[in-house]
Amino acid sequence: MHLLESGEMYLETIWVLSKNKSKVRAVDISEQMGFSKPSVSRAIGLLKKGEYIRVGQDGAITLTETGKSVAESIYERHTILTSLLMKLGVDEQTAAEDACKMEHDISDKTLDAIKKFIIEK
Amino acid sequence: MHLLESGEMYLETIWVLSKNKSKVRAVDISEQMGFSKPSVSRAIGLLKKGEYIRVGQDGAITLTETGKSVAESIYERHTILTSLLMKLGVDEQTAAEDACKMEHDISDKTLDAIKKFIIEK
DNA sequence: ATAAACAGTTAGCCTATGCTAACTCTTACA
DNA sequence: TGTAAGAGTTAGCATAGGCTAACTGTTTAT
Repeated sequence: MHLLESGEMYLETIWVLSKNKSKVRAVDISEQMGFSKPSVSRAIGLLKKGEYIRVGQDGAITLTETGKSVAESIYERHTILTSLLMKLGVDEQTAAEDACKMEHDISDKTLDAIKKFIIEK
Repeated sequence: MHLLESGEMYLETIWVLSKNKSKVRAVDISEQMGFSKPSVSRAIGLLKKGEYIRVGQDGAITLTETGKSVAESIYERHTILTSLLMKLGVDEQTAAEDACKMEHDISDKTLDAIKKFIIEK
């Protein structure tokens, strides 16, 4: 199962939520992302089928190893891109918003180059 | 009519093609973008309805002022982003590929910040 | 214990945007 | 002049991913 941008966003959201919550449920994702419950329900079903997440009988959503690695990778891109933009003088909010879109687009090569730039400077 | 990423790509392609060709036709766009003729035909129809382009009786496609300004703006983003990535050490091909996706995502604020960085350095 | 609130799912709609098949229309040429 | 190539359009399919309405099932609280 190939992950598209929306799948990546769901995984990243689960990852971020699970840092602050002991239990992540579909409704939490729904509130966080601003999507309807049915939209989230379907997405959850697909991510489960793709073995990116597991859903407990109590509705607790947890990332599998694969899911976690995707989520961490996207989240890393997010923070690296936000740092880059802020280093270039963009305000934090705009940097985060733009990073949120760009994080799905950049290649590993570009990510590495940005990492080096941020460390060096 | 609100333009999405695909509309922006069509306009940018028309803009780039019209630099090298006296006449841009649907089939040229089709070849350039690798999309089928019907896909291009529909896109052209939508861009025409939105008054981003005009289509002559001979099939010649030209950008309206609005269309040109969108196309130039996207193309500028493309070149600025490519420059940025190459400055960070990314190879030209990868830089261009990544820029092609990012160009639709960045805010004006971010674009300005990148421009300044490129000029200064 | 029953009613309300909460969580999740199902069914089905909509838009965007790719596709193929098959059609029309024009132009070129043997 | 008739056939073929080239360009464009129409019809209709598929997928992705939003949505609402309405259902089910579980908790909570009076």
